[in-house]
Amino acid sequence: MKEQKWEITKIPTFDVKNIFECGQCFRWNKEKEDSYIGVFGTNILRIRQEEKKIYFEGVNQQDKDLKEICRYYFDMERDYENLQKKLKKEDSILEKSIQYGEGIRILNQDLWETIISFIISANNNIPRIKGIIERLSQNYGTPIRWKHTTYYTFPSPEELAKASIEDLRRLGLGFRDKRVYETTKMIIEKQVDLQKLQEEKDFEKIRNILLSLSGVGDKVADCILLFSTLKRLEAFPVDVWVKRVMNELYIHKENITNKEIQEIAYQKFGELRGLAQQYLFYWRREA
DNA sequence: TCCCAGGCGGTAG
DNA sequence: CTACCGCATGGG
Repeated sequence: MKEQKWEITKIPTFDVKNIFECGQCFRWNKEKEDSYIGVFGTNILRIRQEEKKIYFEGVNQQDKDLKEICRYYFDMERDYENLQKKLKKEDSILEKSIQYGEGIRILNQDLWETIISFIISANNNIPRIKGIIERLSQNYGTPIRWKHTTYYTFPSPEELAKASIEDLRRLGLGFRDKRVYETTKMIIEKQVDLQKLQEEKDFEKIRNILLSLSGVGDKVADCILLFSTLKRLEAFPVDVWVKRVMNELYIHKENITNKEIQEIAYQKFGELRGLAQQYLFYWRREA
């Protein structure tokens, strides 16, 4: 157990609130004003943002360099300022949503955790999704004590495999219980090998493998591609909110198919459409 | 009481 | 290929 503390001077493309509130993650919670705490991997991290400084403080369960882990997790190598410029240039309608979501960074979240989390997200709302994932972690994850509080890691495939369908139902997963159970089994038995999936380059190939998992359809597959370490900014998840905002801004029709939305997203936003999607989703849902 | 939520799987046409 | 339906649960 290694504790670390550091700070960075605020950069224009890092906003703590927008990163954690834009709907890409489920295990970060507001602690106080401008302070968030979360669990990812075997790390506990607290982040506080003041005027010109961002303070990091946390522990890693193994003896790894938390600062280095965060560099990757927060996608710090990517130049978001430049990406924003490109998006604005391609389409000016996006501008206000980019301004609203200023400082969003797309996290590199654990692939396994992202798969299960977004299977749970199906026909569900964000507060309830967070509650379910928290209960899964408390019941099947590993406890970590830090500063007089116990936190729980997201369960590994082996840990989660201990849960029966009935156990999952009792934790409130509803009809998603069977899907989580089956997908866990498929991953443990390596019908889908996450290690190999991570190394695969071909977008459609990765996507088709994800689609073979129980509970993973088009939308969930795109969320996994975008929000996990697979990190494909060309994945464009279409949920009810994105459908709504795309129709209002670009289409103006009674019945739009997801296919049409995908086509227009490609035309308007190109290879960065996944990032555009996140600004639009956040803006439409909150503002 | 009804509607909705970061949809999916199954079935029918 | 597209169109619809059932599915658990909690909040507004």
